[in-house]
Amino acid sequence: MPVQRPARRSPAMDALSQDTKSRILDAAESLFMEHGFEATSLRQLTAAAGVNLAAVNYHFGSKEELFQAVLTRRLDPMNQERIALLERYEREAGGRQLSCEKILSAMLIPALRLSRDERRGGKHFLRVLGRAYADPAPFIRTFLSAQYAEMISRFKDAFLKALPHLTKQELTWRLHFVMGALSYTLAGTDALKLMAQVIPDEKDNDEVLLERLAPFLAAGLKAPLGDAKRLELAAGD
Amino acid sequence: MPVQRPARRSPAMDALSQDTKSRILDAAESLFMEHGFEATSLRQLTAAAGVNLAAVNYHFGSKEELFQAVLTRRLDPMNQERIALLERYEREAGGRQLSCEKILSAMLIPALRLSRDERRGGKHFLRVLGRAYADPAPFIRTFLSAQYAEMISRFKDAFLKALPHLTKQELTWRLHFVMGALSYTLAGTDALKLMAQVIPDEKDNDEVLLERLAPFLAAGLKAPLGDAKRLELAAGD
DNA sequence: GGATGTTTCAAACGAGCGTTTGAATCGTGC
DNA sequence: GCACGATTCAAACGCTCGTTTGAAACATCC
Repeated sequence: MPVQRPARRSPAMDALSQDTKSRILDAAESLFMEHGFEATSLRQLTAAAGVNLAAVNYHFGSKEELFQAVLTRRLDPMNQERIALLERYEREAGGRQLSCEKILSAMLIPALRLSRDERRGGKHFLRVLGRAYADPAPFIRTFLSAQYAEMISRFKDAFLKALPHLTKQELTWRLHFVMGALSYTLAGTDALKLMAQVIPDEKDNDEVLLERLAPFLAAGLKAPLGDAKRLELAAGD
Repeated sequence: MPVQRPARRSPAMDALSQDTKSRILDAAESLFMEHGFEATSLRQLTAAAGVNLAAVNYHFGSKEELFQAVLTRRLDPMNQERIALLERYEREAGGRQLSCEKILSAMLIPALRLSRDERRGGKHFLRVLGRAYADPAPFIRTFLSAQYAEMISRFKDAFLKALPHLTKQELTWRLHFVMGALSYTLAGTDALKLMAQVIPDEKDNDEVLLERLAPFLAAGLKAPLGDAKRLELAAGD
């Protein structure tokens, strides 16, 4: 019988296998973005990473655990950064109320920074994340819920104070919409082709994207409560 | 050699195979929603539909063509309905300018009607659609682009007149955000669990959803142009 | 420089995949 | 009641999948 799956790593491991692990993670990030989780095989993944086929199971345990590792590597730090930025804004504001835009910035800026940082996977990771939002696989859903729980609840409190005309429930909906627009736009430059008209040069697209998204979302969040019967269905046949 | 794949159907076919085809489409709609395209096998699909394994390839040609058929069956009529509704609003308004909310209604109401109609798959289909938006597979992307081209361009014209302060380019972005929020929210009641707080009873969830989404999106569309440097990245480390 | 534990490797495992086949069955018109 | 095309069916095809195996290679410390 061979060596057991490593329960905990020895001190000797890092220098060497760090490289293998990172290469797997990088290749996975890129291929999961390009083809999605199910459509990416471990054979093409390990070939792209230049490692042995068995390396994924050895280092991560399974393909699913690899996917979670791909997400955790970037998502956890990004969400921590979001919370830290929000808290810094609150500190800087002294007792004064933060504006809705400012709170929104604390959500968007860390994502924007990540998308600009080639060393951290740049656009690749955010596309993977956007896709993961829409994936029904339970191991993805429960994982994402856990990863987001703290960040979302922290921001919900902040928005609740900045938008006193909203009920807790209405805000939950609107934050849901915010996450939707955010993840969808981050998920796909390719999806942009849904719109016939292509977006011109404009320095870097991903930067411009979030700068345009921010006013849109801020206005949506600040919108007055709808009177719940604006949509008249009876109008039709 | 057996019968060739049917290039065009004979008149005799409908009464019998309509049933088989529909049962396949219904099962596919349901399973694609639950597990996604890649993760649904033809074996579980045909078993759920109560038809023979070979039936999918016989009636649709391939698994990919089945997926496109699942989308077309609902999406094409829905987009036609959107255009028709928009044109009716324009007729009813005489020469007067349509409000942003009214145009938005023409987009949302047909989706809402579909989601309420159990005979047309109800929520199932819209979840499949929401997932398809985020799928990178080329056969899905090109198919959706083609399906949406007419509808999007028609609505872009309408919004452009209703929102004269927006450039064509800015509007393209904002319509992109609208589609994002829409598809994301339609894609997943399950994804709602990303937010810690669950939404209470409130008659039917999918209805309420779009009624809350409408004011949010209208406000976003009407937002003044941002000054493109609201997000200060330098602020950090 | 032998012992020990970690990492890589080529090969194989069993299972499941989408698709194809050719015969059986069905429904209809003559 | 037979012929013929449309449809169903059980079986198989060839292939790829995620994972496991056990030996080889490597690093580290005494």
